[in-house]
Amino acid sequence: MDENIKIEDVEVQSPLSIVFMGTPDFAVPIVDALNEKYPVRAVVTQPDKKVGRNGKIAESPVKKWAQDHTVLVLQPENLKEQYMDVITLKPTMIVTCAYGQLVPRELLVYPEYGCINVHASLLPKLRGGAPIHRAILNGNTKTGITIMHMNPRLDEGDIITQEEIIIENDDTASTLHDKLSKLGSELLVETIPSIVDKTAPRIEQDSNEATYAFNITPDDEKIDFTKSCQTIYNQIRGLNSWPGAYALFKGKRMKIWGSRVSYESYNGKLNGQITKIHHDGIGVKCQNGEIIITSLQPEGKPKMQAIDYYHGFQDKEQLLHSFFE
RNA sequence: CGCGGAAUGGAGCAGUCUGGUAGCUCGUCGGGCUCAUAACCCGAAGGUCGUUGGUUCAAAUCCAGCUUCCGCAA
Repeated sequence: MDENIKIEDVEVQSPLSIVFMGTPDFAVPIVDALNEKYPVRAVVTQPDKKVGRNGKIAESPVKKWAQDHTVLVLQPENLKEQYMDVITLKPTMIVTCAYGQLVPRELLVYPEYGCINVHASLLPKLRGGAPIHRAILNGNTKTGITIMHMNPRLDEGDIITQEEIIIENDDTASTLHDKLSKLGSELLVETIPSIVDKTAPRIEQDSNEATYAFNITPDDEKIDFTKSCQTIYNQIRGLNSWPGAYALFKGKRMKIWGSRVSYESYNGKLNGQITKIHHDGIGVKCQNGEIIITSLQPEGKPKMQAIDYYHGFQDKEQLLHSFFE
């Protein structure tokens, strides 16, 4: 028994030559956990791009991780045309997680143990680029991690294993992101042995059940106060800490970072109008109650408590008649 | 050189245009009222106004440089 395990361990580890493909923060704990047990030969990540105010160049979090661990970094502009560099490494397994480019067919068929993807939803639900945000925006109460084989179509490959996680009512995209990232790294490491010894299941996705998690667009960020307070609450936490929900206030953009709901009705008020100042925030009328903004950020200012914003206001009487739109 | 906003006691702001040693809403500390308070009343502490230099009798305020923070765009 013991001997068998030892033999398997040797066989599990030695033939694996893993190339990891990923880009954002979400992928860092994944590649890190993977690398602990199964050394990663190289990472493939999105090219450095200009970002921020002064055209500064930003390196992807996965690239930074790789540099810290002296792992080879590849940054093809277009993987579809530049996949030969990966083939040269003779990977026996490719693991991807939020890489940002489709993996071409030529690579999908190359590794002996296949191309494995870690996706932050319970596929076939929430296929696409923003599964964490969309899960909260949709008001879902559970989501999870899927480990899957890849095929040429995005997030449509056969499922190997899944694990559920509860979305708490006070989870934000940020907290859920961290939970899923951790869960994903654990599940991946647990699953790899069964992939290597070819006992891993392949469960075809039921495309009739599929839903899609499209990337967040500016339209998703603007708050509509004719909607229900629960919807707005989900929007605010679902876009925290990136990119943030916003409303227009006095003609300027006001990011809303934190809120709570209240079902108190204010009959004389219109949607978007300030209802009252609470001890912890500013109430705003919406469809079926009020959304109490607890944390916000005016243009050009740092994030602050809504109540502090109120304290700094000169004409507090006039504020009570103001609108968010 | 992508566009723009900002730096003033612990927090959020006003004052800057029209130079004359700083004010508001809170918080903190002390005292009072109250069964009680995220309520009210009285009092106190706390700031070399981001930094460097310039103009001036005098600079938070005008001029120049620097640093840091942030919104948009990509």
